[in-house]
Amino acid sequence: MPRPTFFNLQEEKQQTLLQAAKKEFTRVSLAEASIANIVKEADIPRGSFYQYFENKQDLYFYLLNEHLKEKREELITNLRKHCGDIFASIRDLLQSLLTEMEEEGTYQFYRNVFLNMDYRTEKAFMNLMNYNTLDKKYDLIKRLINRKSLNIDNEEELLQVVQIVSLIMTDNLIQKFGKEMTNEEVIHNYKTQIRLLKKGFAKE
Amino acid sequence: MPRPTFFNLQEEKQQTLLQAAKKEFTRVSLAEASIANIVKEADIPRGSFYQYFENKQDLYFYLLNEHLKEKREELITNLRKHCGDIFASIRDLLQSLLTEMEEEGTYQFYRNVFLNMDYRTEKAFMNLMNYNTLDKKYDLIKRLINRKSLNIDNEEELLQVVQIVSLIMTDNLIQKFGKEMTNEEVIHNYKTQIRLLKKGFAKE
DNA sequence: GTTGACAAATGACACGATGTCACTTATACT
DNA sequence: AGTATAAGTGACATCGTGTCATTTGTCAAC
Repeated sequence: MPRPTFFNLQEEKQQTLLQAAKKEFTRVSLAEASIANIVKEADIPRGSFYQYFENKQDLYFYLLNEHLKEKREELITNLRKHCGDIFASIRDLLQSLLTEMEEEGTYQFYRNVFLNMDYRTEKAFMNLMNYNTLDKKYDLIKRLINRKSLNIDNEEELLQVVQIVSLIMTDNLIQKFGKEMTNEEVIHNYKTQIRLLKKGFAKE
Repeated sequence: MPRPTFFNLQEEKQQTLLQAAKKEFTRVSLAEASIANIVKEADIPRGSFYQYFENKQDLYFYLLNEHLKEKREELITNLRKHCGDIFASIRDLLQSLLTEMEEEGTYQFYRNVFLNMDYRTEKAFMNLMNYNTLDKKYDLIKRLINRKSLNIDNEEELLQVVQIVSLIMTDNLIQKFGKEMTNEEVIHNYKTQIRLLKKGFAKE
């Protein structure tokens, strides 16, 4: 997380810095990004950067999580709209991400994110399913998902189902960039995979 | 891939270099690893390193793929043993990886691999399912998997099933290191997930 | 055995990146 | 105004990468 100093900055300066960071992380991946470029673009001295953030990673994950906050809200909306249908809700979220990526800059940004997704990044995406407000941790899953239509016997199985569906969404996005697939191909794959998951892999 | 110069080296020198590399990649992740340490440990000049490999990544992925070659053979054995049962075969492979990791050094090496798994690394693991001999590409899946017991209608679905099962194996390993799970917990999760996959997520 | 051409080895170096720190400037409170 | 505390600043120490001019080794042909 950014240091308190960052949040003490006036909103405008914060935004300038975040914009500069996004520009750099759109150009190249986290590993290749350089703080020099970011501070140059934002027109702040190098020393200041370290007043605001611990390091490059700190800024990167803050930026990513801010992005994902919106997606989390969207997922909640989807779950309400689809009466707790987790498959349709995540399908719509995937579709929304894909649409967002039709814009050149956003495409490159996400490309850099997904092709270099380590554990910490994966966790950020998986946490789409968890909703933190204040100190309490509301579990989206338990509150909104319709379990009636799911073939599960207990909480553990519910958690695993959610884990697998999230995993598949994430993997489809990684595949998109890795194999340069069109949005239609991605959605097609997701649908095929979900159909298989629903009907079960074993015959009979 | 290493440059031809590397393969022209006498076997012993190749091994020394690979051992030094493995030591470094066991100490830290690919991103943090330094060529300086590797050449120091292997006692070769820096310039020589670049005669043998394009860069750090080149060496890393060569090393990783050499490791995975053995695992690929093991998977084939498993498929034969389990009469083409993909779920049991991958379960045994996972178990074998977990057992291998009980050794301190191996644990750290894989920890660095899995917690920093980008697209290229994921692909290396997914390619466990593909078998390259000479110029021909044999598809393990099509040759050895028993499709009779699988609830699939065409080639595409078969491919997706394999994709998902591999993905789940890989994710379980990432989770192991991310959440510091015991081998028993990992296997338990895998089994729960496979049980769910087999019976299907949708009720009725 | 000498020569010449080509492959390999070598390490100094240019370049660029990170994180720190001593110092300056701003802010706020008495 | 005076002082304590927070923020701003940029030069610098340190480390890492990849290159390149130069040296060394190999081997076939004469």
